[in-house]
Amino acid sequence: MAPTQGIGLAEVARVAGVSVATVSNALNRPEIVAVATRDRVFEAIRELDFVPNRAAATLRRGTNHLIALFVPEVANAFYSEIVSAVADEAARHDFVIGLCVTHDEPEREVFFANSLAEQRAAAAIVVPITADAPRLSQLRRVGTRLVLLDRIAANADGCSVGIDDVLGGELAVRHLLSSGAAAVTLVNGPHSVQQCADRHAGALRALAAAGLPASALHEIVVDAMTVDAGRRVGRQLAAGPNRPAVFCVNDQLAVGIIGGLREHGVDVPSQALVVGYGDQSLALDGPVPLTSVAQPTHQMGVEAVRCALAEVNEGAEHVHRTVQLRPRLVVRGSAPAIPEPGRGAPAR
Amino acid sequence: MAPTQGIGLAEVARVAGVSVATVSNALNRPEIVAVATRDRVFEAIRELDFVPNRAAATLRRGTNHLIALFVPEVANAFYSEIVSAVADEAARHDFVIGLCVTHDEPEREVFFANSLAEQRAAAAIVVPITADAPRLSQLRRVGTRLVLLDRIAANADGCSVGIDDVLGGELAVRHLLSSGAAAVTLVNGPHSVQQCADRHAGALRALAAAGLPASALHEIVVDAMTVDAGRRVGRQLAAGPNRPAVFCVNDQLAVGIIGGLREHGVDVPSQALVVGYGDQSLALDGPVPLTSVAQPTHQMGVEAVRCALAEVNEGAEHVHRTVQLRPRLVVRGSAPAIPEPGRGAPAR
DNA sequence: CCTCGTCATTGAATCGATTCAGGCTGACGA
DNA sequence: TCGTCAGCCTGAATCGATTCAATGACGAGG
Repeated sequence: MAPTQGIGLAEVARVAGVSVATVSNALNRPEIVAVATRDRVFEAIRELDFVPNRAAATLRRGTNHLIALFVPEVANAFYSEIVSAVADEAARHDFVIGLCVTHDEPEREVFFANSLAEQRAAAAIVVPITADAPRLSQLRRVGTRLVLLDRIAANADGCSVGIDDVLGGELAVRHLLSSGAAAVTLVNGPHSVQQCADRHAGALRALAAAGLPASALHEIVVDAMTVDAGRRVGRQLAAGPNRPAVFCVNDQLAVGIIGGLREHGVDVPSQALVVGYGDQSLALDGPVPLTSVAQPTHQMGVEAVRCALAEVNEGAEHVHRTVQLRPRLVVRGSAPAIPEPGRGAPAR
Repeated sequence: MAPTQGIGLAEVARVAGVSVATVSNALNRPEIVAVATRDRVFEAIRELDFVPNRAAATLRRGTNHLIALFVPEVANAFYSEIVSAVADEAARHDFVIGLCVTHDEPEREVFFANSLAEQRAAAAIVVPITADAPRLSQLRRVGTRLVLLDRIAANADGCSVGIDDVLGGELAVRHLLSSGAAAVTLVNGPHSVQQCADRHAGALRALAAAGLPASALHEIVVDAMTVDAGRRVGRQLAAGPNRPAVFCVNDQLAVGIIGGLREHGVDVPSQALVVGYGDQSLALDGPVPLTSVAQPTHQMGVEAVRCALAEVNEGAEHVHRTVQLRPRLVVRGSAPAIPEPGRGAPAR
């Protein structure tokens, strides 16, 4: 133990024949150190296998090279893609990321806020449980900058990055309409979930733009947004009016619906159109590849880190921004681009 | 800024009318502080909204309340379940987790090893790129304890937690045999992947136990272990001998294979049996629920944290252990428990 | 030859919690 | 009354990197 204990700047300085201040400078502001000296220092560092102690730097500077990341879940494609992107982008800038999985439980949010405040995290990228995130005050107190993700509110004291879900809903429904549908069925979750409400709003906007009344949207609200729930809705739709055009608030539901329809001999896309949301991998796994609204999760993560670093680096003159990313429709077999030959012309 | 700067033990001590040493003791060894004093201290802490500075403690103690977690990917059900479990268990013990996504790239492993060594992580839970993980030496140097996950080697200097993949393979094939199959098709990835080799070995063991020759195992090695690759194999199998019994090395392949078989009118389970591996959510998403080998990912994560904490707390007298977790067969429609009525008696 | 400016380097204070060797107090037994 | 002891508390050193004012060296310009 003892031998490896305590190799600090001091030891490096001794070996390189310079002062600790110079070693520190060589590490942090190489440009102000003479080349020869710098080389000698790095030589010594290598020779001693010196690993700087970030705790000392954090203590002195008051801020750690650490970004907290708060997400409700990890075992969920949407969030895990974000986590992945954030992790990569943070690493590119030499920041460690401290992962906080809140399970949407406020106590956990508070708990992690505390832990990461103790660590003096430089910034926190947060998918907040409630929009204003009052539980993060501990972080604010120690100077941690906040970036809100996905669930955007009027975030007076920080940047935020989100996705335009209204646009996503609009894209989906616009596509269905342009494929000849005269009415659309929206299979949605509860409107208390912002995303669900937004996508519904987008659907209405698309109808309005096409000159159709709001009554052309039939909304079915399910409690669980799973494949199985989708399957049940699919069976139900199979018994309903002909040639439904269905927009599902996520891919699970969409895949289930296609399954339910097929069970009853309703083919997709020739006898029904289905559009999902999320463009998750299961969109490609079913018998019919799913047309779906892709969310720029990777871009979100990257953008969030950029904001966080901007907050950290620019200091007082930093101007907060709100980044709104645009989803994109990925057209596949379940609702192809060109109206099916067998399908009639747009009704009316 | 200035007002919130610098609320340390000293300030708390002043307000509570005690020394900093006492405040520190109240926080870390409450039992040695008189109750009245302790109350006064906590009162002051609350009043001042004091957030201890973990950097100072880390500096002094030489170790941080931080566990590094190295995984190859996050956007992958197997790993994200582990990450989730580790994150939860670590939080229960008041440790922050530092997430390192290596993408199986050695440079990243080295890079993160460095970053987390600088942070003086107390322990690292690592899914190593190569078994012996020589790239983690920086961590060892600063006293970070290592726990190897999933890819176990003779890990002389640490605990390890893994899954018995041989048993997993055996369970799957034993099930197929007990359902009347006289031969089994294994759809596998390259044997250079340890898991693939192990599951193959398990398959052979099951055959041997049933008194069947190794030639009763037909192995098909695919390069990509995706749903799509599975679909291709399924089509191929549909053209082959009757009533195949297929064991797939993951659920993606299994789902694809069922799809491919059905395209050609081969029904599952009446005309073919399929067992997957991993028991991921997509096992339930297809038209036929998948029989699959479930991996105790959650337990793995929990166990890994327990090992890590044991390493950290027990110090010198700690005895390393190797935990081998047992997978479990989850029987569903694609290979049901009772031989299908339509199926013949076990051949020979 | 002197002065001044530039560039490289250094000494020493500082960040805040931990820790340990004492110091003080009051109770109790002798 | 005094000694002893347990229980509680404190002073001060310590961890290692950062930072800034200050020093020194050296060359150019006068």
